[in-house]
Formats: sequence, C-alpha cells, structure tokens
Amino acid sequence: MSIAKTYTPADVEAKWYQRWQEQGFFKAKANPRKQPYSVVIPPPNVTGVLHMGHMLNNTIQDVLVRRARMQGKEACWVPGTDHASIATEAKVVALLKEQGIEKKDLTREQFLEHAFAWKEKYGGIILEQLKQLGASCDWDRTRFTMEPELTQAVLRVFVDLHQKGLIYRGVRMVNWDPLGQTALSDEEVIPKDVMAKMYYLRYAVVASSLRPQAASQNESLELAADSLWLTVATSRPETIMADVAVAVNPNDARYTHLHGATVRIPLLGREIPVILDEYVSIDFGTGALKVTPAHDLNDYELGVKHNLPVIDILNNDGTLNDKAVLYVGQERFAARRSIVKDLEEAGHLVKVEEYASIVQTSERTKAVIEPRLSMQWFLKMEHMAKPALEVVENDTIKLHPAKFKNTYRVWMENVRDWCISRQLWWGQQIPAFYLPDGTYVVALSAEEALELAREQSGNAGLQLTDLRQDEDVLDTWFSSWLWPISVFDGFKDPDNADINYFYPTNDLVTGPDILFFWVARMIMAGLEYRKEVPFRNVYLTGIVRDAQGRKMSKQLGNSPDPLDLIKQFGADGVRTGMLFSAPAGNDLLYDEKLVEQGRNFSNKLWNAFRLTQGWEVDASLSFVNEKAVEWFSARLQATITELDEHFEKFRISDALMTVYKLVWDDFCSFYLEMVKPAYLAPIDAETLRHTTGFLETLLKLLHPFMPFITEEIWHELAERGPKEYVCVAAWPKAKPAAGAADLVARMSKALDIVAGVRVIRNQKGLGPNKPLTLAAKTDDASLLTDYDAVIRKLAALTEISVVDAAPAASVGFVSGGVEFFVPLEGQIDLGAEKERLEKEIDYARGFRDSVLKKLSNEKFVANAKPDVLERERQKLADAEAKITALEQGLTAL
RNA sequence: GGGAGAUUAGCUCAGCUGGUUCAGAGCAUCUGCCUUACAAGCAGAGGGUCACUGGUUCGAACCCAGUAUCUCCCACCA
Repeated sequence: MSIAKTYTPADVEAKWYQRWQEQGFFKAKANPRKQPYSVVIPPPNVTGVLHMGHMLNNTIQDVLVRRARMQGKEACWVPGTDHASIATEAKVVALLKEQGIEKKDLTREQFLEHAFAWKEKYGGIILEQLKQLGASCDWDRTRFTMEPELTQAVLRVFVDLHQKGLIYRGVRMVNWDPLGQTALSDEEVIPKDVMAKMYYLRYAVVASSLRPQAASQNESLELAADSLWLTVATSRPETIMADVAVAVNPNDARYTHLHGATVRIPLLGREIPVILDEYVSIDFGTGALKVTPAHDLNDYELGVKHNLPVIDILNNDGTLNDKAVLYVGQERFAARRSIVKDLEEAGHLVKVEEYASIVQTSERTKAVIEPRLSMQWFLKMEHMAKPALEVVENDTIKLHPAKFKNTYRVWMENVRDWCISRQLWWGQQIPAFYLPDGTYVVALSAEEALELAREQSGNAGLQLTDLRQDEDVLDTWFSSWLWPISVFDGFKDPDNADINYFYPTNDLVTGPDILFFWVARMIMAGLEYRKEVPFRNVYLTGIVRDAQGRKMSKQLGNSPDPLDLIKQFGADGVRTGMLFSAPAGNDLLYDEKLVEQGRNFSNKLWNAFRLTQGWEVDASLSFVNEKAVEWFSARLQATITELDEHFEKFRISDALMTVYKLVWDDFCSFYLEMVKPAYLAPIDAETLRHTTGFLETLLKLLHPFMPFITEEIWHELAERGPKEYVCVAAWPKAKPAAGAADLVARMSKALDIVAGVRVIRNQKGLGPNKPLTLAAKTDDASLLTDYDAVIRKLAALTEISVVDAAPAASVGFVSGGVEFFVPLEGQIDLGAEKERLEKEIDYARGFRDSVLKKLSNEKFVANAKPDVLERERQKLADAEAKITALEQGLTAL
C-alpha cells in the first residue's frame, strides 16, 4: 500500500487552493438563473496580521459560503481591507519616529506618501494569510475602504447627508484621545474599572464676600472669616486652575452661609463664585463640587446653565498650556503629582481617599480620554436609528444568537449623535471648504465647492486659493458603514447588475463588539441608500480566549500564531478545531487540544479512505452487506436532514459535530467494520460501489468544514473530469425513505447486542477476537436472523442460537428485553452472576413500580395525552416481560 | 446605578411547544487492548439533588416568584 499512514496537509493545501483559483470557482457574477448568495467580509485592518479572532470569523464565513456554493447558489464572498485611520496612523507615526521623523515636521502630503508606502508594503498580508486558511473569497473583488472609488462613495454620502441637514458642525464636549490627538466617537471609548484617589481640597472663603449675618454667625463660633474653608472632593486636582466656580446644593444646610460667597482657588488665588444647583448631590463627597467646564461634561453643562466662562488648560497632547499658569508644559498626570505635593505643603490637602472609579480609555490607543470642548462634525442619528431598530425588531434581520436583540434595542433607543470628524490625516478628508468670511460650503470637489462658494458669498471673484478645505478626516466607520453597498459600486452606479443581484447580502459574520460601530450603522446606511436591509442574518461570534478564559494578548503571550498552527495541524484541523467549541455568541476557550482533535479527525477520514483503497474486487462474489448498506444509507439521510436544520439555525458547531459523529462512529466504527473483508480478502463489487458512494457523500458534507482534505480524497478516490471538484459538487439532498427510522432502530438493537458481548469480553478479560458463541432466549428471532452476519462479525461470534433455557456455565446480559447468554466453560463465577441478575431484577422492579404508580394515579390517567398514556402502558408491559425473563434466568442458575 | 442574559458531568455545551425510573454530546478521566485502515487508534466503563428556596401542575432541567453567583451591555456622581 503506497498511501501514507498519516495525512500530511502541507503536501496538498497549497495545490488545491491554487487549482480552485485556476478553475475560477470563487469568482461570482450576476447570474439570473442561479440564486444569489453573498457575504461581505468584515474588512480587517489593512496593515493587520491574522489573529485567532480572524481565524474563527473567517472559518465560519467560509463554511457558509462553501456550502451555499455547493447548493448551487451563485456564491460571492467579497474580501477587502479597512484603512483603520487611527490605528494605521498611529503605526505610521511610530514607524516614522523610529526613523527619526516627526509627524509635525511633515506636510499632509508627505505624511500620506509615507502612509501609502507603508500600506503598499504591509497592506494585504492578512488577505494572503486568509488564503492559507482556505477562504474562498472572490479575490478579483478585493476592495479597500480608502481606494479612490470607495472614497468617492464616502464623499457622496457626506455631501448628501449634509444636504439633507443631517450633518452639522458644532462645538461639543467630545472624547479627546491625547495620544492619538483626535476626537473619538462615544463607541470608541472603553470604560475601565480602576482604583482612583479622591482628593479633598480646601478652598479659602473670601471673607468680604460673606453676607454680614453669615459672617457674624461665624464670629459667634469664634472663627475669623478669613479662616473659613470650603472643602471639595475631586479626582482631578490638576484641573483646579480651570475652575470657574464651586457648586453646592441650595438645600444643603451646611452651606447656606456661603450662598453668594466667593472662594479662592488654592495656590492660584483666583476668586471664583459659589453657585447653587440641585444637580450637586448632598451626600456625595463633601457636597461641594468644583466646576471645571472645559474638562468635564457635567461641569460644562453646569457652566452653560450658569453662564460661566470656560478655561481650557490642556494642549492637544495632554500637557498643560499657558492658561494653567502653574505647571505649564507638564503632562497632565505629572502635573497631578506635582500639584498634590504642593497642595499638601500649602495645607490645602485635607485628605486622600482610595475609591473604585471608572476611567474612559481609547479603544485604539488605550490612552485615558480627556473630555474636551472642540469643534467637530456630527451626524444626527435619530431619524436613521428608528427604521434600523424596526427591521431588527420585526426579524427582517435576524441576529444569532437572538439575545443580542435586547442589547441592540437599548442602544438604538438611546443613540446619540455620531461624532464623525477625526483630527488625523489618514482617511477621507472632510469635503467642507471654508470661505474667507468663515462660512463654508460642502461639495464633492474643490471646483464644485468654488462654484457654490461664489454663489453663497455673492463674490464671483473667489478663487480656488481662497478656499481652505477642512483639515479633518472622517471616522473610519463612516466608510465601513457603506461596505455592503460600496463593494458592489452601489453609489457610483446605483442600478448596476452586481448590486441589483447581490444586494441585500445574505449573512454577516462578525463580533458583538462592533454591533454598534458597524452592524447597526450598515443597517442605517442600507435603509437610507438602498431602502433595503444590507443582510438577512447576523452571526455574532464570541471572543477567542485562552483555556483559562483570558483574552488573547501579546503581553500574555497566550495567542498562538495562526500560521504556525496551520503548518502544524493543517488548515482543516485548525478550522474544525475552532468550530468544535464555538456556539454563536459564546466565547471560545481556545485550547490546542481542540486543534489536535481537528487534526485527528482529518487523519481518521484519511484512514477510512486508505482502507477502501486497499480493497481488491472479486466480481464473482455476491453482495453480502445489504443490511449494513441499507442501514448506513438511512443514517446518512437522517443526518443530512439534521445537518440542514443546524445550518438553518446557524448552529455551526452542532453541524460539525453531527458530521463528525456520522463519520467517526457510524461510518468508521460501524459501517466499515461491518463490510470490511478479512485481511487481504477481496470485496464484492456491490459493496465497494456503495461504500465509495457513501464516502463521496461524506466528503461533500465535510467539504465546507475541511475543504483541503476532502478535495484531496475526492480526487484520489476516482478519476475526475477537469471540472469535477468536490468544491463545486452538489450538496447532498436528504431523501427520506419510508421505513428508514425503523432500519436505524433495528440496527441500533443489533449493535446493542454487540456491545453486550463486548462488555463480557472486557469483564472476563477475553481478547477481542477469541471465538465465542451466543445464545438468545426469545420467541421472536427475526432481529437475530436479519442481523446475524452483522452481529457475528462485530462481536466476533461463530454462532448465534436460540435456546429455551440458559445454557450451563454461561454469562448473560439483557438487551431489548431479551436475555442473551455467552457460554463460557470453566470461566463463570456463579456468585457474581447471581448478584448481577439480582441487581438487574431490582432495577427492573423499581422501574415497573414507578410506571405502575404513575398509571394508578387517576389524575394522570385522566389528564395525560393518549399517546403518553399508551407509552406508559407499553413500558409497563416491557418491564414485566423483562422481570420474568430475569427471574427465570436466576432460577436456572 | 439601570438593563439583558446565564447557572445542566472535571471542562465546553445540547436539551425544540412541561411527559421513556431526575437527563445527553464532545473533550478529559479510568480499565483493557500495538485485533494489518488509523495508538493522531480500538473496545468498554465511571461520572450530574439540572445554582438555591418556594409555587403552579397528575407530572418541572423546562413555567412563575424570590435568593445567590457569573457574564455582557448601557450610564455624566465630582
């Protein structure tokens, strides 16, 4: 036999991937005769490398796409990458820094040149890696969110939404990332639990500001007015230089004497008023709140309400600016340490408390977010959110698992306007152009802008050089949200054949972490621009964690390199390994054992194939395996039905497990063992024909999960024409046959008898092949007659006979209500056998009694459905028959 | 602080509209096997008061209420 004993994936994977591509199997085009099936890839970062999350996500997509392709649909999986503005820009900045180049020394054009060079060099690596996984994308359709055409789409949408009055510009409190030096949307901000310090600072009350009676009251307490203090609690002492007031609750009796007073900022000495607002909690901290409108959203709102000035003491990079007066140039956290020390020395620090708090951090750079007032562009969300919520509520779009519907609803009902401008260069520059008079126009190009500007200003003499384009770029998600439309050129050419055919796409596979970032917004864009949802099903994967449940991270070093894994276990092994334990929405606890299991499964399949290849046909032999064939055929049909149901419900893991068991247990452990001829003995032609047919069907069912090995065996199994690949073979259709369930049930009874004999072999320490005989005490020997050959072969029996009484010196077991005996001359332990029988009788009686109890319950008999009742009666009869049989066996001993 | 979901074998999970002695799978564990397809294997076995407490019902892992624990989402208490 020349076939290798173990399957070696490395030899075959690259070969088949190349052939599939040569054959053009992954290419899709609008074909009215076929049903469309389309999926758009969640575009990975253009400079990213494959990690375990991608592996899971793309394996699932590939399974869905390959199955659809086999079902005869026009399967279109669109790949591509995302320009990931903030992440990529950060990388490029870091890279330039290594080369001694600072971003601030470059012009926008120079920087973009560097960035594009980097993108050319590293961009798309991840797509090459996906090919090794077997991803069957239509690579001719590869898109990039920042390519010219998609940029056009983004600009069109911006202009359109602006015209519709949905985009506006304004000064708002935004999330500022001092490391990325850009504003972020609310969704890009991650709250983190930390232990923080609460500083209690005392502000001197300005004596002259106190009302006379208040002052005298305090004098009565023998306190000089200028020794009066007001203590506030703050977590950010470095912002006191930006204080513009201290607020107390008007109903707070402790501070009535301070109404209308002013206090002095420690160290700085600037006077600020004490203001009254019910917003302040009396029971939190000291009940006095320092108001810093520039650096806190609530304070900002308080400031607006009370008409207070705004003092912004921070630079873009988080260092203190001139307005701070003190600590100018220090980084905010360094400034905090300095000021705490100084406050303490000056006697202003009353106490410091540790407390559990939350800091907002940047999703991309991890920097602590600074709430900051700035001029930004926003998209109104309300009118888009409503229909987008509706389509999920009414299941036009189904989320898998459905529990995410709740999360989705809450978000959509509370959605706030989307901050879409970013202070970066890598991205689509906002198409807003400022006129010398400070007003602006929005247009697709500078030329159009000029026209509009002349019109708007009434100044026909305006030149291009008079216009200044907004420096900001758009949030990356402002391009990703158009992805399902833009990849089919639905903006450039809204009525083209591709978009009409492939849109709406069918399934979207992504992580729940970007349900709002991306999924919700794609739904909005789809409804706004196509009046139709972008996809029907959203499959939300879990996060890949390590076996201890920790997130995969570089620091922990617990993230395996996917390509190494593929090398080691084969792409098929890795794919199945990931899917073994990945129910939708649940985190996947990655363990190398899973991938090993996947690899072992490949090998199992390989060896099943190897076995059949070794068989010589003898045409003169008659067909002796009818029972095995009809049984496996029935099992196969039932499994296909089950498999389709799992796919319907997006239960990919269950689907895999179903085929896994079909192959390993039913096909290998039972079917092949039933039909396999003795060593070197030939097989009959009919059995071989059926077996090969079964194997082919199994290969088809397995192909979406294990594309490479199935293709390899598919071709080894038979001579195939140039277009005959399992990759495009027809997905098996379940053909329910009459009596199939009965066939399966009867075989299962026969196999139970086999197991009974095997148990005895185990218990008595008899080898698997020691010839034995079996005697059955039964009135109905039809099962034994029909399955005589099967039972004898699998249990290694020379003979099965029917007897009236237990043979002497035999060990028994009960299967299907019938007692069986294996005669074992001189190897019987009478006592043990008796004990075993008594135990069985006890159990059977207990069972009978429980059924009897149920049946003697009048209310049960009166209320239970007839079929339930009938089943119970049957159980009673069976139990009684069994007890009788066992009792007779006992007396015989 | 608000909301949602979860809690079933050592681990990861099934268990559909309540009805085969209070239950299944894969992995892991244990026992015995190198039986010429596969030791990346074969044949067996053990293992669960279905989180807890009540309730509804002839009957509850499943329905209801409460409790506990966990997870996720949302949230401006300095």
